Amino acid sequence: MSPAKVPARQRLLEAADRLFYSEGVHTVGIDRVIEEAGVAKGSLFYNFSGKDDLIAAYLAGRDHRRRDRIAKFQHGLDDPVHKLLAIFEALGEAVAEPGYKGCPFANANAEARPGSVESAALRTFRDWMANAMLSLCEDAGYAHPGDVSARLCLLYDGAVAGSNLDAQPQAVGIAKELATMVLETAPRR
Amino acid sequence: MSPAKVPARQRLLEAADRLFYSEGVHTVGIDRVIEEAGVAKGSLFYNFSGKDDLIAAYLAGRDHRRRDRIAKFQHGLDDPVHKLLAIFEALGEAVAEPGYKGCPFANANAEARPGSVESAALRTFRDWMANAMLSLCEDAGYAHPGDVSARLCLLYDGAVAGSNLDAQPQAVGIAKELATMVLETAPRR
DNA sequence: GAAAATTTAGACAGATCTGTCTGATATGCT
DNA sequence: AGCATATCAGACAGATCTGTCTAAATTTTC
Repeated sequence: MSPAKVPARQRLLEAADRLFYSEGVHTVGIDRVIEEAGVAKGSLFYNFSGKDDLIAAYLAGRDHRRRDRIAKFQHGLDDPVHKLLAIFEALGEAVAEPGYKGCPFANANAEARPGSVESAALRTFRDWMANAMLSLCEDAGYAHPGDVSARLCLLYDGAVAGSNLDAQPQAVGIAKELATMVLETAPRR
Repeated sequence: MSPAKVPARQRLLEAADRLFYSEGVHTVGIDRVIEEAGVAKGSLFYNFSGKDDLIAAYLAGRDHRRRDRIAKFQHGLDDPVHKLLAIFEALGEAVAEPGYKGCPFANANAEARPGSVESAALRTFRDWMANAMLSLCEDAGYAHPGDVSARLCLLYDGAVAGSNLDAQPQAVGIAKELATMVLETAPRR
């Protein structure tokens, strides 16, 4: 029967995702990861070039899943304003998951050396998000799309921080409400 | 003559402040701190019980200076609404300093174990800030002071994140502008 | 079924980090 | 002067962490 044997690489990624996100990429050593994954140490270095590579893969997975989640909430919507608000709804789903600990990229970057894989992953995600918001604001026909998207980004970040640092359950709702106000009052071309 | 010999404890705190803030409390070892401070290793353990104690002292200093800075910007103001906005002006001064890297408490906490000195310091500061904003909102006579202060806190956090993660120089200005809007439109008792 | 790819268990090297200890020396107080 | 306090320089112990290596077993692929 053998219950569908999961490859070592996947088990490592799942364990790394749990441990790195909940306790930090620095505080968790590879010994804990391989123990949680139930995998031999050699398999880690067979599948990844080292711990940095595993960290990069963990962050890439987070990046991918976050984009997927946002796409899911935007699916079927036409109005760019609705698509912008859907980003906040996606965040609402994320912070409601048990063990939410804030932005994995910001957390990993908080104690990372410049030029590390952590800071590269942070840049990738932040730039993608800023760009996504900006082009939706352009599509919506705002007179100053950069100003509007900067406000939305600030509200998004504030909601992440409040949900994480204060376990404030209303934070996302507040951010979405303020975002709605911004989107309704900003001048259009 | 001897140029006013600075005690080892103070030099250690100054070096720890620079290194811990710019590179992280985990990534910087005590050897780097004592080297930067120009102090013998024994002096560190003579003045502090261990690295955790040094970290706690570093965070306590940051806490103290932040409260001082806010008090400085609030000095002479009577109107609680002006005092609330002064918090954002204080943040504007902080993010303009070279080497700004975001909230030292959030950064240190990002990779800290629960129950650590880092998370205790984070809680102390967050609770103080939330309380300060709340009581000012009460003084201002808002019908729902908790709602108003939650919005201001979110804007504050968003400005910190944008200034740090994106080096967005306008973030604090945007937050203050949105805070003004919140304070002007919120219903008063 | 043979060859290639993957996984295992664990010992080991090498680096790093916190903290201790010793013994000499500086400084400050009275 | 004398005594407690503070500092210095550096060796050392003990823990931890990343990464390597070996040799065998298992799984996949063709």
